[in-house]
Amino acid sequence: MPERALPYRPHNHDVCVSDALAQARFLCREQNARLTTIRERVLELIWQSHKPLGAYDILAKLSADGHNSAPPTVYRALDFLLQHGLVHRIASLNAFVGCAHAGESHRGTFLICRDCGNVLELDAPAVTEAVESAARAEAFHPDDVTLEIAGVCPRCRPLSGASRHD
Amino acid sequence: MPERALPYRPHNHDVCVSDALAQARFLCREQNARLTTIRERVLELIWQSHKPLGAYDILAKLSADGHNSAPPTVYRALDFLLQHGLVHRIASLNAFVGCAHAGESHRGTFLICRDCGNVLELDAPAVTEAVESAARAEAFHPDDVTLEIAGVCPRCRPLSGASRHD
DNA sequence: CCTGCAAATGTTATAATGTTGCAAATTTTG
DNA sequence: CAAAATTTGCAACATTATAACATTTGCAGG
Repeated sequence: MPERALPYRPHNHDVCVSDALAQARFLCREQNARLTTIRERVLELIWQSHKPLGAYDILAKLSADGHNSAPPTVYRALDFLLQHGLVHRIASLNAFVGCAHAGESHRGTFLICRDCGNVLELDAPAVTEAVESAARAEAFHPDDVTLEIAGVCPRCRPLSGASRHD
Repeated sequence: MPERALPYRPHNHDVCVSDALAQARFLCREQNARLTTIRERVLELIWQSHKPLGAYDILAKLSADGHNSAPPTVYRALDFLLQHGLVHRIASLNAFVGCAHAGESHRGTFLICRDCGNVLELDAPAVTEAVESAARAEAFHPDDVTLEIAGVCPRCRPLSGASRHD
């Protein structure tokens, strides 16, 4: 498993995209899931940055491709990608980001920068453990955890509102 | 500070409502905030159960009161109640619940039962600590944490889908 | 009291997000 | 190849949320 770049550190982002697509193709083949043209294109669009993309943003980009689409096209592709753990939905933003840990079973924990908009998906076993332990203490059986931390990322912190880092 | 009932245990729910309203009146007086008729009514409607209520559900109930309202009325009341820490928004449901810890500064952690729909607001310092520590490890400065745990509550667990507990 | 300001509410319209249902096309399977 | 299943196209619609501007209400100072 290769090292992942931090979204808010400079990095060659093309590598993120090509890694994500390669990984997606691999996982879909493995699971006999059909990563069709549209689905792959939606995944690629989502990975074009580390900023969550709204369904209608994706729709607009598909249309810009010359592709003839309507909301259900996008939502269906997103459902597929969500089901196969290739993207995550950010409930607090009604938007979608590429999954940084596709193939590993995990619960997403997201750091969302208010300033630059980038999202970092954490792998935080201590948090997961604390959450599960708290649920257990109430005899509650969790299926699905939404954990989204909005704030300011280290790159935006010192300047805090002075400028925007895309 | 009185003990709070667990939403999914039988309890005299009128006490929840009257406690919440009394607490709200107290806090608003203290902060020179105007808990107007509409705002108080919206808070009361939200507290009518431990199930999150959508903005348009609230709107419908206001209309049923004979009250003549439109979406902005509800959203403005909700903004007020959110700002004063009297309700929480559940992002994963686009809905609102009464705050079980009004007046205490806290980050809401919610256990949401898929079956009965009730929501329990946890006070889970260990979780909060783990979340902050994980953010710190990334030099991230959190302002706002969305933590919503969907699953099955103890009352619905053993029967799991057999029946619904309202 | 009343006047004038600020806060709250009313009203209309519209934006943004997400879903349903059915038909056509494509892919898989026997 | 033909039948079945999956995917996509398409039109309409449902739900959630906000913008802009007019009107009313509550309240402080003259």
